[in-house]
Amino acid sequence: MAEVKKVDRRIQRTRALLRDALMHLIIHKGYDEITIQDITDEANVARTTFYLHFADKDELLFGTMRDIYEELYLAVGGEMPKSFFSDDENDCMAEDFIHVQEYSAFYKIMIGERGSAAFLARVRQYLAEAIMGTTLKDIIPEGKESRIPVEMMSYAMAGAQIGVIKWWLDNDMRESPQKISFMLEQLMKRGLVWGLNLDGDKHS
Amino acid sequence: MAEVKKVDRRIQRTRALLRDALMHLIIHKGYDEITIQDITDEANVARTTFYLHFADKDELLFGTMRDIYEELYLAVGGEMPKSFFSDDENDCMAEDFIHVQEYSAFYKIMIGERGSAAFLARVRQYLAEAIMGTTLKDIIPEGKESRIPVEMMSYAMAGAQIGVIKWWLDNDMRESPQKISFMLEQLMKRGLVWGLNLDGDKHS
DNA sequence: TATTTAATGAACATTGTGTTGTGTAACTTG
DNA sequence: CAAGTTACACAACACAATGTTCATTAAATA
Repeated sequence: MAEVKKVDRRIQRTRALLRDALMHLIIHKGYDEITIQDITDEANVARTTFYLHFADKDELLFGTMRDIYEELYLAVGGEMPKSFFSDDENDCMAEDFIHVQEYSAFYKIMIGERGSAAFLARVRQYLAEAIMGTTLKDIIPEGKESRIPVEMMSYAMAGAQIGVIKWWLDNDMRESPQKISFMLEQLMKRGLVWGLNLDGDKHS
Repeated sequence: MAEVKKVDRRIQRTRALLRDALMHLIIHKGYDEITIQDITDEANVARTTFYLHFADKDELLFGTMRDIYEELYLAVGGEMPKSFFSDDENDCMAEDFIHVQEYSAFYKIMIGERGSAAFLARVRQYLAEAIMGTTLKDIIPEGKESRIPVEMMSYAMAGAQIGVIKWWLDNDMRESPQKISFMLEQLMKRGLVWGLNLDGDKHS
């Protein structure tokens, strides 16, 4: 079933140009500084054309996000969970860091002072939900009560991941994606083992 | 030595009005939407007056931050560390959450989609440095090599704290500042014990 | 090829920015 | 309290960016 592809070529082309222009400008000017004029100049389309496709800058950004994360989602093979309590080598969190590495210049700006609050908030929520809906769901103990709300831990882990990504990028990604993801995973694991009460009451 | 207080009353008054107006508007419109006009209208001063004190909106925000954190710093009694590996009751991380609670409406916006990337980036860095410079400095093991770079852990912990704050605020602060800070502290502790190699190689 | 439709470019009203200058009111200092 | 200083108000301005309209041109589709 070959997807009905009735999207006009001109539309695809224009949108791609706008996306690329946005990515380029974010890296060079920071998100806030960018004007619609800048984007259309960089993309080499008329300014009015922009409004045929997007209401504002944020809408273009979120469209771009969607494209990027579809790409990431496919890279993970449609599966997000795995790993964590399996000593699997090719764990999926490494995929996250490989993805970040690929778009490092973009993320370096977007997570920093010149980024977008809306973007970061969405990434945080996306990560928290991914952690909660997949990683955690499979390892919640049966009989035992969780010491800490699962949702709270998800947000803590999501925030930790963002913090580590920021640090990693600011240090020019000296560690490999595999190593950095392993370290983060271990940090999280220790917290989770306790939070989910998996260690059999060894500590108070 | 009574601080030479030669700051014109009118200046203090105007700046306070602008600060209050900003805080109020952030809560009601989100940071991005606010214009200088909005601020001066709300503060009931002339628009030109704004530029006598600040170059732009961000400068006012950062000035406001400085005031707020001076207040917080004093609340902690000039000391940031303590706690963590002491089972002290009135630990200092609880002070953070009490502070967040006091300004909850403000933080709820500023950490979310309608907040400011610059603000959040600074808070993250501030937290990371506080954790690294005080909390961690005292508990780094002597002979042992840290399993994970201390800086990286600081950023992970700072991110985790921000994530938890976000979750806590979105859930209308159902837990007390003491309880939430205790839970976060325990989560962090487990990760740190392992990361700093304090547990004597119990796990790989 | 005929038809549809996306993109262009010019024009326009609107809003926000940042600066300048003059007069007034309030504050500080002696 | 009086004299001098200076922060503020107000009006005016040039500039930049937004978001919309409309007729024209060019390109894609069927």
